[in-house]
Amino acid sequence: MAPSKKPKKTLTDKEFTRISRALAEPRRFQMLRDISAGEGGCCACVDMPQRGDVSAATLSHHLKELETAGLVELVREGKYMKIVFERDVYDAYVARLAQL
Amino acid sequence: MAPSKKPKKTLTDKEFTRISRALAEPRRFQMLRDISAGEGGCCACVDMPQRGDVSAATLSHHLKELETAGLVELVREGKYMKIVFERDVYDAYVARLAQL
DNA sequence: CAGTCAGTTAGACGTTTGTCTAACTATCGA
DNA sequence: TCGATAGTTAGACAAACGTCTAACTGACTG
Repeated sequence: MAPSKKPKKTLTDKEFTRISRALAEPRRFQMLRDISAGEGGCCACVDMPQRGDVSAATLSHHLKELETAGLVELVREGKYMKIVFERDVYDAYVARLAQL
Repeated sequence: MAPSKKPKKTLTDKEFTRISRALAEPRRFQMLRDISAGEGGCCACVDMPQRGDVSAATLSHHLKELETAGLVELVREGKYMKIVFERDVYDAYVARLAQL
């Protein structure tokens, strides 16, 4: 079968809450915005526009938070980190919000 | 001029963040869900399904948080409180999320 | 008016969260 | 192999948050 797409139609309540919390931090939302803007996967904490504002540790922490929420996938790529936006998860979240 | 509708197309960053935070608390989101379900304006802290779970004070606090975020309007109606869901604000929020 | 019922305010308390520094791991290039 | 660069982990700390109880305000009702 085609391995192309995970449907991920529905989020559990726990996932939903995690995403809400992840998005509730302005810096994190901004990061996600930047990530989603970079087409095939944005690269590296250090290259993120926010850098300079916060320490690498903080950035790393936020990134992990986004990952835990499932909004992002972090892929080690040699020395750097590839950050992949999980649009299906995000869309599922927005869709659920829109239901209300 | 017609006083019927506030357009409220755009949210400031501050408003956006406030709403995100308001929604990030599961109890609060559930409250909003209940409120939006009750057609012409849900009535009273005490009548909310959540009652029993949390104290009146906590409920009041959450309600005010929703109000501060602009998601809800609280109208004193004699002894009771009418809670009006501000759908235009909510929709503006979701729309902004969807833009990403 | 006195009592009751709906909701708010104030203050306290423990938990979670965002941030930092410092020390660590891992990868690449000279 | 050594040093630099990218990122993580651990631990500390202050600020924000959710919750409670207790005391208050305000409105209806006997």
